Amino acid sequence: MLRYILLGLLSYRPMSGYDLEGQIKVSTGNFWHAKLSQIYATLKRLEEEGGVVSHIDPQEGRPDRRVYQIMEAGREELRVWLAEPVTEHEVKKDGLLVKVFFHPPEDKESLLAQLRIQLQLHRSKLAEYRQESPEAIQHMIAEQPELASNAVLWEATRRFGEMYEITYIQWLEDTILTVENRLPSTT
Amino acid sequence: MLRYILLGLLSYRPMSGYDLEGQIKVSTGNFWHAKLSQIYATLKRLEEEGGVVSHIDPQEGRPDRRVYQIMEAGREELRVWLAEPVTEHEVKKDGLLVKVFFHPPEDKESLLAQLRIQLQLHRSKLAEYRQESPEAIQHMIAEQPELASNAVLWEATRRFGEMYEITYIQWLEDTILTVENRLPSTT
DNA sequence: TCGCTCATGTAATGGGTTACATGATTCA
DNA sequence: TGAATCATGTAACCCATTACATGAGCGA
Repeated sequence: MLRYILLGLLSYRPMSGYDLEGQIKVSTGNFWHAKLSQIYATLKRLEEEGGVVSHIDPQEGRPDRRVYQIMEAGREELRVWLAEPVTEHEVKKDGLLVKVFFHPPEDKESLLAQLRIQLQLHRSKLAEYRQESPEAIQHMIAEQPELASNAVLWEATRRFGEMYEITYIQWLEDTILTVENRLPSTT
Repeated sequence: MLRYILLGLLSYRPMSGYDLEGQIKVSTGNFWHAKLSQIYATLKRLEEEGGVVSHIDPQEGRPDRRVYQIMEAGREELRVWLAEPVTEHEVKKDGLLVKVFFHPPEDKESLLAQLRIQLQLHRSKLAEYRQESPEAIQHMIAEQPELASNAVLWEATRRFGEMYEITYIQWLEDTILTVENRLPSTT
């Protein structure tokens, strides 16, 4: 999957591995991310397979950059992948739900403490979707105005994140109430 | 993670690898699942480490079963893990959002077709959360009435799935309208 | 007769994380 | 002075999927 994200971002403009990590953070980062080590390894494989080429961009006072550029073979691979529909329901793994499922019902306070931590995390994530994400989209358009029509779809993925967090927060609030009222008190 | 799910299920009662696969399907399957091969491998490691023990249960006309039982060391490991709060925001990877993000904006119909397929998938998943999942919970309580107070938490995770699917469907409907109206028509 | 359920496992491969290794510049 | 940013990569490991291997019983 990372492979296609790299091809997708390189289809906008040439970039180094380091640049790509930064771009992922402000674009697909909310629904797919990767560590630098994996990005470098995937770029290497992509170049061996002919989807991209790289050249060294010498710099002074800091390490040389290896800048990657997409090739026609890479564009074609991306096009084919994007055209393939997803026909299976994707399971979203969620470690917190595993903890909730198996939590000992008599240990009410420990569970409430965990749900309250989650509430904070998801509230700040929601704020991020409302503040930073729209700015990031504006920034990308400002840098490459020719991508303005892509922004409608970028915005759709941002909106997904926002809706998801609203739902998650709602669920946490509901579940906190349920646990407070429906689980036996040990005190 | 699978490790803790296996410990969690075995804390209810002894089971074989095959049984565990079936249990996962009707319990944590909506937010964490695993293939049989991984279950067998993980049980083997768990036994080597002393969290569980197995014994062979001979059968006629069909293969012998290897039934696993949780040990005190396994219960303790589970207890410790459940008590550790999750303090980082977990990124839910979603391949469909990657496809939406990078979809060529001029290829409107291909995108709409994909979104409509997703709408079907998520609607039938929602129906499942409303019909099969409550039945599965009732079935587990009927088999082990002593777990009735755990069911409050099982129900909370089911409710999460239901809310998630409602949100996903809402987003798909919104996005279909947006794509129809806000992307250029090629016809 | 074909496919499903029951039942166990191993081997190869792929995807991803953590740790290791290096080092200059810049800002608080 | 210490942390963050810029910049690249390798190696070891862990988690998970796919493919392989076996085989009886049962219902459509």
